[in-house]
Amino acid sequence: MTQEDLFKNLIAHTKEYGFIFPSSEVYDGLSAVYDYGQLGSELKNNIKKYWWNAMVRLNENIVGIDSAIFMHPKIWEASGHVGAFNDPLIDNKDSKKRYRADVLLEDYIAKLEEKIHKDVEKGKNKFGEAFDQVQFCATNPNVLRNQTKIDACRGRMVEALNANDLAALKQLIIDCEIVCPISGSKNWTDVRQFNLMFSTQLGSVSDESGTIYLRPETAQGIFVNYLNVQKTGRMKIPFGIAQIGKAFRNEIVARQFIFRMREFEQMEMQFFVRPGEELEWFKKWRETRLKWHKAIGLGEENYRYHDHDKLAHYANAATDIEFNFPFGFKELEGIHSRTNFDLSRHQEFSGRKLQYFDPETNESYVPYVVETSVGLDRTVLAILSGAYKEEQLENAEERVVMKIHPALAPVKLAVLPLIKKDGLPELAREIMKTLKLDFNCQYDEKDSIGKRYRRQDAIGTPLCITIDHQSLEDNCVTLRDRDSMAQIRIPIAELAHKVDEKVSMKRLLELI
RNA sequence: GCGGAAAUAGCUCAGUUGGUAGAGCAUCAGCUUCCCAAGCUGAGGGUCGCGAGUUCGAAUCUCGUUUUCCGCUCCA
Repeated sequence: MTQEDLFKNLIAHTKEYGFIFPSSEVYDGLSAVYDYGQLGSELKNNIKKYWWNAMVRLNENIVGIDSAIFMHPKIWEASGHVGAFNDPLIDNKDSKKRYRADVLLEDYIAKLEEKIHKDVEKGKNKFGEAFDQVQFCATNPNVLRNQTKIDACRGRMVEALNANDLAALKQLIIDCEIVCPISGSKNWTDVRQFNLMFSTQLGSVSDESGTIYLRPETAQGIFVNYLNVQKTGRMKIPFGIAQIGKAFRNEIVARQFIFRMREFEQMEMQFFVRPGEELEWFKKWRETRLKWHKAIGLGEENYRYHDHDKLAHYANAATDIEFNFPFGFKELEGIHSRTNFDLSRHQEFSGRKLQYFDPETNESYVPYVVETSVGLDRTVLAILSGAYKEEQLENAEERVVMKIHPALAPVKLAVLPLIKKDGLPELAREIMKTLKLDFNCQYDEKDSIGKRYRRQDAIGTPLCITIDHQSLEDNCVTLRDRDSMAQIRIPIAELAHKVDEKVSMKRLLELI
């Protein structure tokens, strides 16, 4: 079976058993938006708990917050999102290629500059020692013409970009007679604006001043609370602030199931350090975070680092942790050394001092930041795709089993009376009653026992206990393991302990 | 956003030149069943993605539209 088929089967499986549904399905769905069903939300909650415990509970110097999705609009100016994510785009109708309008114009200017440069070189060769570049540029007609074009183009472009005048940008592209590098044609669409941020109105009256954005990342909620947390939590550098929450990006194309959604959830931690020590901490978190992923048990070979060569405007080091999804290795988590960019910018834009007085060095400084940012939905997808197995059994039968780590599995155990009479259901209910306080249990008495085992395999339940006639006499039940399908007989009194041993989150946390 | 393909029951699909919407599995109820699904009986569930048009009559033909998948494109 190809990876593609397997992925299709997985998507169908997650829908069929209640992990993930397309959003608003009765209204034909909503593009690139998905809902978590009864099992998906359990799984997601378990992942959150695993992350939160690993970050906040295991580290004395990391605390968690939960900031609002709505934030002051100036935050997105300070962070660079308003400037950097308003790209004017234009399509060539013949080649079907899309370009950034400003990049097309910059390329055009670069070409003209190249021409001037060539003319200057020619001049140098011609006049030798007597060559005066300033004089040459001021008199040579070719150079003058090109320079005039450059100045005009640049002037109009800056004006149009500042005024957000898309029609003027298009007119400029037409006037400059820019052709598509692929098709060579001038057959352009209108320039359109793609803003990656969703906006809405604060207050019931809509006017320009009330426009606010749904946050495109959770990080800024941490940065603007840096001072609050540091002061009230008496935090000493180095320390971290963690947060799990939703973020929103109006992607042009969002696809590949829950890999790229317009509404998604991040698990982020910003770690504040002394300037100059950031790369050391970057290295440390890079390793720690990979361990966290590998502990989930989807196979170490399915993870790899991808170090960035091209860095974002705020970073001085960046790595992705990639996972081998059914559609190839793709980013699961980003670890970025963000320098003091964010806090400095907020200091500048807010006029508040966002510094730390370091009692060890007697210095005040804006802390440097190392960020770890995992996609929660991507982690769900990694687990679902990594755990989904279509197994061939010895008796030539097939079973679909989700080998989700027991600590993360949505349902921890199923309680199954072998048959639904002779007092077996009653005893099963009694056992269920005590266990459901500690574990997410499912009770099932419908169909043959084998069928019920397969049903539990299909949703990744690590343990099943079966109550038979003998149980009524010796107070023992059968404990059946999902992965090995092996069965052992144990006293009812030992059940809670035995199950806890298997499904406890401790087993995961100890590996980090 | 562009190009290609698809959409019929929860799932997988059938449905003849246009003539009353079907199967298997799943679900539910009852029976059966002493440890790895698909034994018996019965039941529920579909305005065939949605909207127009052609026609006496449309799941079927035409147009539009939505969603999904694949390939481009985009992705601090």
